[in-house]
Amino acid sequence: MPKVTDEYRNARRGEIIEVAISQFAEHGYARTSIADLVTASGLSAGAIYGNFPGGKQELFVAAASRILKSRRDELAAGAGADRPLSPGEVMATLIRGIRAENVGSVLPQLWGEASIDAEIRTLVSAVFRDLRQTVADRLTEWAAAHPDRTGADPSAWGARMAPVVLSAAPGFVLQRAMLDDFDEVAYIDALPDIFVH
Amino acid sequence: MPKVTDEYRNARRGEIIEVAISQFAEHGYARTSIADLVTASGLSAGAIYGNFPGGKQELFVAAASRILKSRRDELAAGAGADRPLSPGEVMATLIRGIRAENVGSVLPQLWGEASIDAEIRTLVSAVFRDLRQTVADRLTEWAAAHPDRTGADPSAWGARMAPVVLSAAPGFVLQRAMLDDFDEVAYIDALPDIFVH
DNA sequence: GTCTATAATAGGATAGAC
DNA sequence: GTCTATCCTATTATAGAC
Repeated sequence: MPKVTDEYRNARRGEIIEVAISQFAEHGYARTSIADLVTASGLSAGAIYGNFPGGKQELFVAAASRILKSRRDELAAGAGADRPLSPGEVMATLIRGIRAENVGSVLPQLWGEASIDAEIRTLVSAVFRDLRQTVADRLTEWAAAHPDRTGADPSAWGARMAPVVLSAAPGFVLQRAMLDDFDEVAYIDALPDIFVH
Repeated sequence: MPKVTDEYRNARRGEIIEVAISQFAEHGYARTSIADLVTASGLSAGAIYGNFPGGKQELFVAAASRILKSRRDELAAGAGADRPLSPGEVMATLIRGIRAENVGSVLPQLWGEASIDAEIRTLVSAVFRDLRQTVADRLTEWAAAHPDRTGADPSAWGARMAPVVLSAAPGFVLQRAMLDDFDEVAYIDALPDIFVH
């Protein structure tokens, strides 16, 4: 049974994905050719197609999955504080994580592709749903602790507010990518003050 | 003097841009070939290159400018209410405008391109700055009317909060593009409640 | 599984007639 | 200014040796 083979295969795939992400981040998905990946990886076209028969698109999907997966993991890890976090604090935590993992400009490109390509959109939307649900859960906890500010139904309040609160994440990523004078730290610091608290 | 010629030229350019936007929205920028534009417009390759010597990229820039311009115009129009709007109300107004003009999935694609292409980023970032400034101005007005909730320096408060508040716009556009179950109206309704008010 | 070399094609862009 | 026809480059993907 090919146990070693599987490990090797996964390692090689991971290696290629790593290179792909860095190239996509630097030159963009559309402008990165297979030849670029060959050069940057030191491998050959044959090696790449051997591991990713679907070619460039499959590679992009794989790269996207990898990036998005770490987002999910981090989210799961952040759960279970003792005191319910306010909406702004929830987002500050999430965005600090996004900031730490420097995927550069891959996320906006990913969103752009997702709005065209159904397969990529499926990936992205799954993550959006996850994030939204997680945010909603945190907001619900906080709402339960602050009925005076949120009304009688914490769960409904959380579900209603989650999409807006979640928007702070793409807003951060985009403004960081677009604006030279964007102040990342100030953005994160402002979060707890601008949402209800 | 070629007065008629200029009008004609602009009309033709506008016609082509119109077709380009609709094609980009439907099939994506990368996947739209000049041949597609030829087919969809009923014109010829020569006509397109005659009006847009820079080819596909110039066409995308022109399309982006057109879309972004209407965003700016609308912003300017919305100014000058008598009572200062709360942060959430400011964004509700802005997002209703975005929602009305159905540019579909072109904005996420535009952001994706902007994170790669310097010329497009210049366009987009100018609009982001405009929007941010406008939002900051409105927030400052509101802060001046509510020093108890915002502190002693309304202008500083407005500038600090604007980037986060502004994030609701890309958040809306993205979630609408990605999520089948996204509730646009609920999003807009939630805005005035989730930001400080 | 990976390499080298090459086939196959798509797509952007242009030349020249009208 | 616009059309038809065509060129040419860039890039994907594969075939066959090791």
